[in-house]
Amino acid sequence: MTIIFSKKCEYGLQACLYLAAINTGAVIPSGEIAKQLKIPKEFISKILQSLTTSGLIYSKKGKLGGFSLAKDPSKIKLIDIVTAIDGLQLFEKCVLGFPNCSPDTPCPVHDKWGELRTKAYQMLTDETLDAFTEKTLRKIKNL
Amino acid sequence: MTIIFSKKCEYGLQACLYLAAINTGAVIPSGEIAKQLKIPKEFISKILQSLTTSGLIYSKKGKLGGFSLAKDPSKIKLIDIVTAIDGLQLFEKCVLGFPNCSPDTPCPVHDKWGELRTKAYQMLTDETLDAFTEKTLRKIKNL
DNA sequence: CTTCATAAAGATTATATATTCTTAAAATGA
DNA sequence: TCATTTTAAGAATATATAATCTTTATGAAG
Ligand code: SF4
Ligand code: SF4
Repeated sequence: MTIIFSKKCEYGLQACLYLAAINTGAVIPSGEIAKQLKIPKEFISKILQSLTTSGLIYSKKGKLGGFSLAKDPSKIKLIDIVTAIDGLQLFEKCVLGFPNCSPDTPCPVHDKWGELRTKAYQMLTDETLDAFTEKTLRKIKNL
Repeated sequence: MTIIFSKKCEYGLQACLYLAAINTGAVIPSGEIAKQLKIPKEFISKILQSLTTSGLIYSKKGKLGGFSLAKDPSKIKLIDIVTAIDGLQLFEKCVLGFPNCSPDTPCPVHDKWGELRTKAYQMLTDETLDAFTEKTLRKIKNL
């Protein structure tokens, strides 16, 4: 079940964190990424393709081909990946599903939700991928 | 697109907030609830049926039938409705979609996400439905 | 007892998302 | 040049969620 981000987005984040963590400039074939993250090769391949279009990922076809980050990990934030895959609706829509979100007609949980939303946004914006290396490696090792 | 809660859950929350806000003990036909919230009658009807099974909603068949809260608004929390419809997975699973959530192998955003999750849980647990009356009525009037 | 409005129940359809499959194009190296 | 490995692209399938429809049971009122 989707929690906050779509599966696509979750896997996209995982793959980018992985690529940042191993920290080789080299391209990694989708099969290797899939094996490390224990997810289907075809699926992560498709997701990384779309991130290639967004300019976050570099891909190389053919033998010795694969995927790598298009920029240095210190230049990529989690929010960039979320934006590219799920978009920013999460930070624009009401938790209660009311339409016409505006401070004029606040929904019942407006104040508290607004604050949480801001913090969540910060969480995705504050740090760049290189800050997560250690935890990512430990997490992946224990999958 | 689903944001945090499923559509079912969003509408369930809206309907309960509405029933609490109008604050008549009387049963309200699904058609009236649907009209107020501007959502399909059949859908909200189905959702309220399931909340009836959960014991949050009272329903009465036949002419002059309809739905009402099964308890006093001051006895119902938002989390009760969320639990009944979507369950509590949101507060148990990892934002990044890694399996095996545990403090031993924290995912890269464990600390920050954990804090937000706690606050979100509190937001749904702190107050009872009667606290939202005013804002609910204003919101519904402007739909 | 009959009529009518309603919820209950469950089948059905529609839509979105997730996943897999197939074929083509590219790049490498023999 | 040719065989091989890989991504790209997009079709096809599966699954989950959302929404609607149909039928039945219920209960109130005439
Ligand atoms: S009132 Fe708050 S939670 Fe509701 S729609 Fe507006 S911003 Fe979102
Ligand atoms: S590390 Fe934190 S965010 Fe990740 S699964 Fe565990 S609790 Fe969830």
